[in-house]
Amino acid sequence: MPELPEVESIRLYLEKEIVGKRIEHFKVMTQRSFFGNKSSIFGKVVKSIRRKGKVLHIIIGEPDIFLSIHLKLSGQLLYSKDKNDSVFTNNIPMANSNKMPGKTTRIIIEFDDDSVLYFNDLRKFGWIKQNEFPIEPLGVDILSILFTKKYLSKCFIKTQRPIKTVLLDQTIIAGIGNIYANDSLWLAGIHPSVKSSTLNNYQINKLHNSILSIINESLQKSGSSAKDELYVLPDGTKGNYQNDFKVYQQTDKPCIKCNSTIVNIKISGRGTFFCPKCQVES
DNA sequence: AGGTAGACTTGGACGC
DNA sequence: TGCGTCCAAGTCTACC
Repeated sequence: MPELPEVESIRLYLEKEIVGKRIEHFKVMTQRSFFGNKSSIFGKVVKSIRRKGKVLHIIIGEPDIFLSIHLKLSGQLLYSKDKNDSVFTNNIPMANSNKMPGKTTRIIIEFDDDSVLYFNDLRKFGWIKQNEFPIEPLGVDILSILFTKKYLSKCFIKTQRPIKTVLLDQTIIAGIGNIYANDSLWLAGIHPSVKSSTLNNYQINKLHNSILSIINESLQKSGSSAKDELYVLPDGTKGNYQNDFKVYQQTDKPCIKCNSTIVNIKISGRGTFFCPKCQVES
């Protein structure tokens, strides 16, 4: 499930491959996956690739047009140098094949050098939105200089919701999903059910450091591609952070810090994993 | 108005 | 085997 490290890994890849290329065709295979006006896309040159939170922006111009992309649960962006022979070294998850386009291909963007970008999305929750401004979450991006301890402190005091739920709120912090919310809280030694407003300064500092540490660790490993997840880089290869999950999907396994058994509960309807010894609710 | 439950979608895992 | 039911995810909408 693409969160900040996965989307940023895709951004870094695409930045090297498609900036400067002209869009020749923009094919929408599944109508519900696209919002906006196709006609303003043809013939435009890719100027830059940006990201905020889990949303990726392909900026084309002139004047600036934003193709904002949200992969939601099952989106994939796959890049091939040859639109007529798009073969990948790995089998693409859920496509049951290493050739594109596939049955989950929703949108195809073809460039002037015959290279191509496929937007795949099994569950059709994801989208590409064309607009004159970026469609993106309100919250502060974790890799932004605005993501400070002070900012967290200001946000956390305002709400009685469980801290885990607040971490997932994209209007506050942009980029954290279920994997990194769970693992960050584990590293900070904070119980996911703790009410946000009750965290003390020491805990907020620790959580701030933990979020940055976990996000950067995953980014270095090009994100995570767990067994039941569809995330791959644009060349079809997997990320590596799934081999280093701290508590996420580690139910009944020993905590790597204290050997206690990792527990799985639900908070606000979402699967939540934690170590009952390292993360005490007090 | 703050907070939460439900809807959306799909394949896989599970129980009978 | 084969059916039905439940589950996971992120975000938006609806409602208390």
